[in-house]
Amino acid sequence: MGLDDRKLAVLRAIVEDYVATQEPVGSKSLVERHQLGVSPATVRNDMAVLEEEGYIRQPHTSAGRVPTDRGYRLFVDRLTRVKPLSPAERRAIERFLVGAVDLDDVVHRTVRLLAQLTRQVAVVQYPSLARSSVRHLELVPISTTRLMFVMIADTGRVEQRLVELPAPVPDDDVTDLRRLVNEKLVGSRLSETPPLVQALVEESSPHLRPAMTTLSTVLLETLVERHEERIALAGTANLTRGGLLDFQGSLRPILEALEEEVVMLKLIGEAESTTTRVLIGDENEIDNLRAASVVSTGYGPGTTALGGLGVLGPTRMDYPGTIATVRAVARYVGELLAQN
Amino acid sequence: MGLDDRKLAVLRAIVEDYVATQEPVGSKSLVERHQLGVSPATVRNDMAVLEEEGYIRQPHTSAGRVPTDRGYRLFVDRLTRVKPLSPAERRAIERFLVGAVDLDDVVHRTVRLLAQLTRQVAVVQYPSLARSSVRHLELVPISTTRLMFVMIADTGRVEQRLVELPAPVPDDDVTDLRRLVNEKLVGSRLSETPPLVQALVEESSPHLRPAMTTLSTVLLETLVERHEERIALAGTANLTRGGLLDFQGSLRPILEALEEEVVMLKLIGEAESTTTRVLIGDENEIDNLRAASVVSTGYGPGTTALGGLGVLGPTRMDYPGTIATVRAVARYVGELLAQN
DNA sequence: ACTGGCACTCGTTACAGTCGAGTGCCAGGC
DNA sequence: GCCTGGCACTCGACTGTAACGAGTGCCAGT
Repeated sequence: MGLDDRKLAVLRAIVEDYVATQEPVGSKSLVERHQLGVSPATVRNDMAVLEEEGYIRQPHTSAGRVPTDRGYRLFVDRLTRVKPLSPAERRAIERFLVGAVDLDDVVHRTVRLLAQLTRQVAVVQYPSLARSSVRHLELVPISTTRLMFVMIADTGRVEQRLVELPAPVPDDDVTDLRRLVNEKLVGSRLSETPPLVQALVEESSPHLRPAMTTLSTVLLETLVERHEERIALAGTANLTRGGLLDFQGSLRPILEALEEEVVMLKLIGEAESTTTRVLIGDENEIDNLRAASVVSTGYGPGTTALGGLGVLGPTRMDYPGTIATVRAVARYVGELLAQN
Repeated sequence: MGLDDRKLAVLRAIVEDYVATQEPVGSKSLVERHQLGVSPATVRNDMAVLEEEGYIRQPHTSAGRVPTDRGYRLFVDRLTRVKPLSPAERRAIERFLVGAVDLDDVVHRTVRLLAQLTRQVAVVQYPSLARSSVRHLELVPISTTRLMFVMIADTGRVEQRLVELPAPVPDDDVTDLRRLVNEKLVGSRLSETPPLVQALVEESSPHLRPAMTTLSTVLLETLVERHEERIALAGTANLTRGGLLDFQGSLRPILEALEEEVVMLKLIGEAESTTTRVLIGDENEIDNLRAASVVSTGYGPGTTALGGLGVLGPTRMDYPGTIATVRAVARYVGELLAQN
């Protein structure tokens, strides 16, 4: 357990070198590149201890050391020095995000920006519907038995759904339905709507009842239960950087996981606040991602998160830089959305 | 030049075997697996001719033959026997597509289905806006100087955009704007709207003029010029099948191309009718995709295409099967959309 | 507690040799 | 004239051996 300062410094040096060179690092090259003030032999002793404690390991007997997931964890928790963004990066962020015309645009620009800056796969969740409130509901008759139902949320999200009515409904009734629904629901958070919707059905006059019942079912189904959450992806090509050494040779499991919206949401969308989370290799609950690390955070106005965003890359990743970038981008996006 | 029937049969056999085994095929194994009725030596002579004509090649001197892009082309053009879908596949298609609740749902299900059936990367274009007509336009006031503008097309597509007004506009005026815009534009094809929009501005009463001008700009910008077209992707994990032999070792260029919507649209979205197109390796204009083949087709009611869909895979691909699947899926989707 | 020295490990590289799938060509047969 | 069996040849894949060297663990000395 006794990890004195020098041993920690050695671990840090190993992580930094390995991340930079992608090659197991030996005692000699370590003392050459870092001013540790001791000889290789001493470093070797420290390494032996670090290995015993499970922070580093040797790929083969006669090779240098490589950090383990546990080693990265210690590095991230205790050895990371904050790395401020370069002015160039700040400028890139601003330039990239100004001029976004709507939510879709903001999300797409953000995810591309994040992928570009971190050179990793970026994931951005659309502002969570559950945490949005209703700004307006619109019902557009498509035919006498079909309605297009459109909801606009205060976060700028627009969701629509086709509603198949049980019986023809005249236009006047649609107007009534629209008024009723808006009166009752506008302003309320989507997570709080179910009882309100229930009340709507019960209070509606008999001739509107069947239509309202169908409408409410669809409403609850679409907006509250089902694919209420959406995400955007970018930078999958970055997975191929660093040859095939990262991700133990196969991109397949990673690509599979990336295609599962549910999985990705679980990964980056759980944050309730704007705290940054780092999941390293094994710590990940998703089997397919055991060889990857994820840096994620919530974004939103202030410290309440509207949604999550983050990046996914090899465990061998520049954690300080990535963390800084993810945070900065999240802050900018939060501000941008607050303006709407 | 002189390619008699047997030589063609040899080429077909080579393509089929190579696609199945992913290994260069030699004369001996060829006569074993196919009833060609001649000896290996004869086949070798035919092969020499085929190679001279550029239809096949040898990876190394002492290896079997592999089809060239040109060979695949000949195979697709003249040697493909129609491969009917298996009942299981038909069932899969139907089961997968019933129960789709709206356009988004249809597109997502389709793209996943296509990826699953062909075991390749699938791309589906949303019904082209240019070929849709306006069903309804909605203006929702967000603040006095901001409108959310929502367009519903007859294909089920819903597009929205935030409009920043030059000066505050009272609710009554918004109602007027909504009525005017709908009166003029509903029913017309989006590709034909520019002059109509122009007329709208010119005919509108003075106090509505500034708002209408802004609105029209945004309208034209969003719906006609810019990212009017959208696509959905699925099955990128399938790129990793067949080891790293396909795509000459690196997925990077492929993944990069897949992320560029513009590129993908060019690839599958150009079809005006429901003809099937096959692009093999080199024939592809996009450099990044020189090692890939694309099978695409238009889909829509009848033979007019609303949009395109297709799959992308290695040149070493089961063309007959893929073509059959792509066509079948396109037909089903076309029918499904026609019902709406 | 650190250091220099030393023997040891083991993956990498180079080289030689064998094996065998596959070829091209040629002489002979239907 | 076209097809076939036979044969010599090519060349990548695989195997075994040897030299190399980066890196280690350990120990005696300061």
